[in-house]
Amino acid sequence: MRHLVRTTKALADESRIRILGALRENELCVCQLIELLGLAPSTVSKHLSILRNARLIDSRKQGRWMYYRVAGADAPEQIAQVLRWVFETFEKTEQREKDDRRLKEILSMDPEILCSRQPSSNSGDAKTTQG
Amino acid sequence: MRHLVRTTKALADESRIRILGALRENELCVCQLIELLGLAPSTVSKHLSILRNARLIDSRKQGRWMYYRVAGADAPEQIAQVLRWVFETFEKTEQREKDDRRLKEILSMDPEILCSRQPSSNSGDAKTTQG
DNA sequence: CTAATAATTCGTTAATTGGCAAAATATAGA
DNA sequence: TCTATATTTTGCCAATTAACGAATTATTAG
Repeated sequence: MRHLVRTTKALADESRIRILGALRENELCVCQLIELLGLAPSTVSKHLSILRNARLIDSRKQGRWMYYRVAGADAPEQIAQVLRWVFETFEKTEQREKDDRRLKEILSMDPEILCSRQPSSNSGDAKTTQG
Repeated sequence: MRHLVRTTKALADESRIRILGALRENELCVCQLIELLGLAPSTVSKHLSILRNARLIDSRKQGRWMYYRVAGADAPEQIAQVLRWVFETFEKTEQREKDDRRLKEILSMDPEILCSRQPSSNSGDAKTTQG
């Protein structure tokens, strides 16, 4: 029961639904999600920890960046099932269209430029989800 | 999006999950749910209105009693899908076993006796959900 | 009509939650 | 080591929410 309620509470917030929608087809780093949602880094981080606690997303650390993705094949069927529902339902919303367009822009930028306009000494590596 | 969030918020509460679980196989009146949950009538009524606003349950008035049931065949597939998930997930919890046992007791009482220990002038009519 | 009663609405309170900024943590690069 | 920076944690405030009791509404019985 605790698990079930943790899951439903994690889903009971618009920003978190949008995060799941954005992660559906892309592994994203926190700064990309910050850009998409227009929220403070600490706020986005909190949302991500709630989603991760509910086992709805997984994370992977690479250097200074933290990459998040939707829970994969290792996730229990219970989680996979509710994720399918979320995706199918969110799919039909206007918000998802907006987020999709914005996400395309965000993905077309180099993450390094997006995150902090770092002087980009050599941008030839660590490409993530582009092309 | 508003619909989606209204649905997830409605599901983000233990009492409301338990109500859905109880209604899964029985149409119940408010006083039966009050007895099951051990909450104040006003609290249970509020939970029911939240579930109904989210279209997860339907209601039917019969005399002084209000009967609630899970949204049926007329419900959009989106609702049916998330209800299936809730039922399958709640099914496996201990809470559901407890509620199931308690519900059996509650259903074995006359609703009239349950609701207010009415002196039962003639209890020979208005039987509802009793074999 | 009047009394009784099932349920809902209203008003209040305590707990939870979402938001931000600032501090802390962890990593990369000089 | 020291600086820069991506993320998380902490502390605080405002908004939301779950809970209750009291008042209200709707219905039945007399």
